[in-house]
Amino acid sequence: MSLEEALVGPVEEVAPRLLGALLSHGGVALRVTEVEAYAGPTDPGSHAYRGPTPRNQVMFGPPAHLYCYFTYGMHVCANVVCGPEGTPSAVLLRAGQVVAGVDDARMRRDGAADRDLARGPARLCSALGLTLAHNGASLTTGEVRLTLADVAAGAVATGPRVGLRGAPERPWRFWLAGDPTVSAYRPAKRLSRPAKG
DNA sequence: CTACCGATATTCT
DNA sequence: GAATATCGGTAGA
Repeated sequence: MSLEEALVGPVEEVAPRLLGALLSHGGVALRVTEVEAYAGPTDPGSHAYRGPTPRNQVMFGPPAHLYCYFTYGMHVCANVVCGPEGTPSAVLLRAGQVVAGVDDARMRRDGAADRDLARGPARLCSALGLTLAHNGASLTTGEVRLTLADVAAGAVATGPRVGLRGAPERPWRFWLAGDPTVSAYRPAKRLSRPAKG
């Protein structure tokens, strides 16, 4: 089965298929250990919930491409666009275990501990060297590659997505149970404080 | 381990 | 102006 075929379907079914997959770029390869699913118009947590914008247009394109976006003023996060084309759904790559190019990853991550190299979506991009320049990049024909792998059915755990306050009840976060590279729990950001003076 | 806080661009109101 | 798919540093249990 081709990668494109594996990525077409309900995003909450596609997302766990990415666990265990190998993602490589810039001399670093990692095994995906944690993902989150984001659907289109029906999912308030998705960037595509309110329709296309310059930022999310890649989500509306063909599957097996990267959707990279800039967030919180300083971080890049990467998603795998899922199909079919025209249906905006994507899977956020939240964490991975570096399995090749560990020295390169450590350099990019300023000497972080091995298990922290890609423990979080922005850290994962940093470890791999992914930037906004990779937004829309193919995962089958370019320098960023994704190869699926089978994982035992019982190894997958699910729970609520991280960092969302709008759609907390969809348990669309998937990770490999017990893996030390899965990102730590963080509560949704507190309510805003008054403007500073 | 949990919790709080600041930095800071893009998007929406 | 306010919210946001975050992270690193610091504080406390």
